[in-house]
Amino acid sequence: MELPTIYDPNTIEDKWYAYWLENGYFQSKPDDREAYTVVIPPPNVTGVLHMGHMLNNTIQDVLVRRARMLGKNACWVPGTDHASIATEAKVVHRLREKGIRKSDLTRDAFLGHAWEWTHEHGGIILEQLKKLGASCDWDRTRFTMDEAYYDGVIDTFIDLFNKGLIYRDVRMVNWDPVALTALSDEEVIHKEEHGLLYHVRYAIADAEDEWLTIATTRPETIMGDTAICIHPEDERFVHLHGKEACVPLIGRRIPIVLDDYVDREFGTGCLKVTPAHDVNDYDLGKKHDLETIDIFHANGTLNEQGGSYEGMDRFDARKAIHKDLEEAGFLVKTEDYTNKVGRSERTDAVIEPRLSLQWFLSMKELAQPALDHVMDGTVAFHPPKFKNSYRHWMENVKDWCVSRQLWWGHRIPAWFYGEGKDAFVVAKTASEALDAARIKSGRADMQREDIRQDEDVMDTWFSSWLWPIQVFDGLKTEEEVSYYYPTADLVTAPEIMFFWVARMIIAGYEYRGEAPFKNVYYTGIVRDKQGRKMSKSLGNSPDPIELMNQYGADGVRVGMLLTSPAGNDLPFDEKLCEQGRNFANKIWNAFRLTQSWEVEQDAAQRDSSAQAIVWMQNRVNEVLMELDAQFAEFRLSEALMGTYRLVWDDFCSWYLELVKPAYGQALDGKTYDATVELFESILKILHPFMPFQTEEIWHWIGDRSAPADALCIAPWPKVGVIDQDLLTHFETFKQLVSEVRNVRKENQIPHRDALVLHVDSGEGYPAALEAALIKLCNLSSIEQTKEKVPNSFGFLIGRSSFFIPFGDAVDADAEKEKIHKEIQHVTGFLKAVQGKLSNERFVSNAPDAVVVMERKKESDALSKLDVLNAKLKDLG
RNA sequence: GGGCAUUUAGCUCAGUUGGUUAGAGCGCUACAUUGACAUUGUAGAGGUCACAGAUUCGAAUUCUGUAUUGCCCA
Repeated sequence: MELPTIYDPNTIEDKWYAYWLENGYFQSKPDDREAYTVVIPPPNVTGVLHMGHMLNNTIQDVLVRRARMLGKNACWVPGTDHASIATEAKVVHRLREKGIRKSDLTRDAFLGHAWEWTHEHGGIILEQLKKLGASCDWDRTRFTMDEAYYDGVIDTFIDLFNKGLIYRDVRMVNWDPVALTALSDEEVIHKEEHGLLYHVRYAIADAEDEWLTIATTRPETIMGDTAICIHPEDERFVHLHGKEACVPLIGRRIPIVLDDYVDREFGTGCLKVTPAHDVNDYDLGKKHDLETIDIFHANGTLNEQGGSYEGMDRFDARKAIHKDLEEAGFLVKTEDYTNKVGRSERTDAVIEPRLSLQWFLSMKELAQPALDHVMDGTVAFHPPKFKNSYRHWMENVKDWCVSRQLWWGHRIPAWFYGEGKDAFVVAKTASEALDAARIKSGRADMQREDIRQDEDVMDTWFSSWLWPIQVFDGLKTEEEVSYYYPTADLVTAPEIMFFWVARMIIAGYEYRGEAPFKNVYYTGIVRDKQGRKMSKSLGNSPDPIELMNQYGADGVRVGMLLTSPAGNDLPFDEKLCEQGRNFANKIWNAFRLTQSWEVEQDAAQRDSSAQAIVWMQNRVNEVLMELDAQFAEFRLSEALMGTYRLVWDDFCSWYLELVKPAYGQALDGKTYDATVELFESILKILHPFMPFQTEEIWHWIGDRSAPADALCIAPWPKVGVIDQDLLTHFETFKQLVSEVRNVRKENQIPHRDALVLHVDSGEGYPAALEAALIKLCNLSSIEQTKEKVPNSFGFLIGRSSFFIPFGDAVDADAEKEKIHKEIQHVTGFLKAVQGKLSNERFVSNAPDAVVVMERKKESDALSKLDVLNAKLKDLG
């Protein structure tokens, strides 16, 4: 057997993933075991894996693999989201490249193209998840537009409508005048842009040469003005209460209304109100019962309400009106101004707030249980700080606009039979709709062609809010949902806490009567070294697939997890993957070392080996216990770091060095078996983090040819009894070894020259580890002494003194220098302690235990100083 | 503008109810290297815990204010 010195992940990762799939380890069926369910946050069906997915899914895989080893029935459900806007935009773009416009196609023809695109690109991302090792039950893969899923979404809409919670109303949407569709808030990018603030004066009606001046960034909308608003307590404008003003250029009379919404400090303190073209103005309009005048066409040109500007583009109209206002003496001044402008993510067009009829879900009542049960911890947030913003959002929850002017998605099951606002019915099929419409309208002769279905689809989130239920067909059958629901942990980004997490909790209570998951782990945002969010447009995101090719999937997994405490951003650096790869290499070489040993089954075990084994077993137990606590709190990077140090420091640097036979010598069978056993425990602990490599070594280290022997389904190690004293002694032992190494190094005594160590042992001296000490320090003997040994290097650890007699050459000055330095350190320490102890208020107020501790510190330091001073004297 | 966070070593972060002269990983520096591993080993340096007050015998930790950076909402 030839094992390469460098671990090469590429040759083995695909092999093991195929093996896992072939043996169905990731498949889950309901049984007697406790279920551990995770539903994947479904990525966009046509998306490709980016670093955010890499992080998110690595975390899920770690949790799922650990649960599987803990004996739970682990079920990780994968799937994709139809992502209505993003996908439709991509399809429209592709059609345009072929010279086809969406408006030239029928709905069915367009959907044909969309499905074609979905089948072509859909699922790429799922294949990529396999590369990182994701242990999903692939037989359960779901898509939000699958027939059964689609059905459930439609049923939900109808159900909520029948409950009186869905209604139709006018609302201001983010309108993209280029794409001719409404956009959701998250598709609008707000950026600061330079513009002008126009100060325009309006004449007061029925008064002579009396004016008020407003400040606006959008003079082109003055044709839509239907009021002026001032602050009710603004003393500058008391005389205007109850009056009217005239719109410049056209002279139309509008009321002056009072509202404390107005910011008195901003501009002139007077606000023009254009209810049709600004969200805040719209609210003011509703509040004060103002007229709404829409002056734009859908494409952003002015309509017949725009008077002489009719047909002009909104930005041309702005210039024209600027000129006209100036010429007519209405423009007081302009000033440079920077404000936030919303632009469409897709077309970069400036968003126009626009009024339109939309479908809404009434939220207040639905949200209550979802709010209560997060606040009382039924659903636990990790980290809990996110509860604050969750509460804030839920307490002020607004009705949810669930319609989108798109074709790709779940079509709204509403059917119109006339022009009136209420001339519609909600029904699953055309024939049901026709029946209902005949009744509602009283027109028994109504025909199929007299009704037409709403063209719009639902917001994507209106399907994904059912995800934890619908992946188990839970709206229709109890068969699986009653076993797997509620799921255990949800791992997602805080950005979608409102869009998705909150709404899933709402749907969970509405349709299952309980929350969809017990824990929500919020990951951070992956950023580059400069702290910028990774994005395609910036081109600062490495391709996870390439990273995995370079560093191995295990290496990248470790790299990502090393620096990602829950809820904190993750400043990504390729160096981290390098660290992960180096770790994998370290493990590989530890394995190679054990394989290189010649084992003599019946040889006597060295005392040092026996000591090392007991200690290492205790360390493993200690880490296992820590891991339980860390996983319970989702402190994954700490869990990984603890494991990392267990392997690198404890196992490789201390344990293996202690048991390693001298060159050319054999190892006894007892130690070898114990080492293999320890190695196997370590592989189990590592497996959730580094599944591929651990599975590989697991199969080398023992005969695991039967499918039932795979590591990924091996039982998690049980925590044994922990001997705390032993662990403490070993820490002292480590210090001791370190001191001896220092003496060797500072005096250039090579390791091969054996030394004699004299010990004046005190409390805490690790006598039981002497054999280990002899081995690691290459001592010829350890001599007990009660006096200081002349002509020797010395050091103190705890209450024990150690001496190593000089050899031939000694640098007395260097030794003195070292002792001086230590005396300085101890004196400083003593001063601080004595300062406390001489403070009467400390002695009388502090708890006894603390005072006793301080006294002990004092006496330790004093005796240490005695020894050091004596040594100094000794050196002359 | 409102709300919520953040600030500890060069970098990324721990630091549980106040009680060792504040820890880890990476990086850095020096030295080492025929026998697992240079994707390595041994050792070392490095911090006024953002700032200013307050409470306390005692504050990185609690309180107040200021600054900083970031997120969410408007």
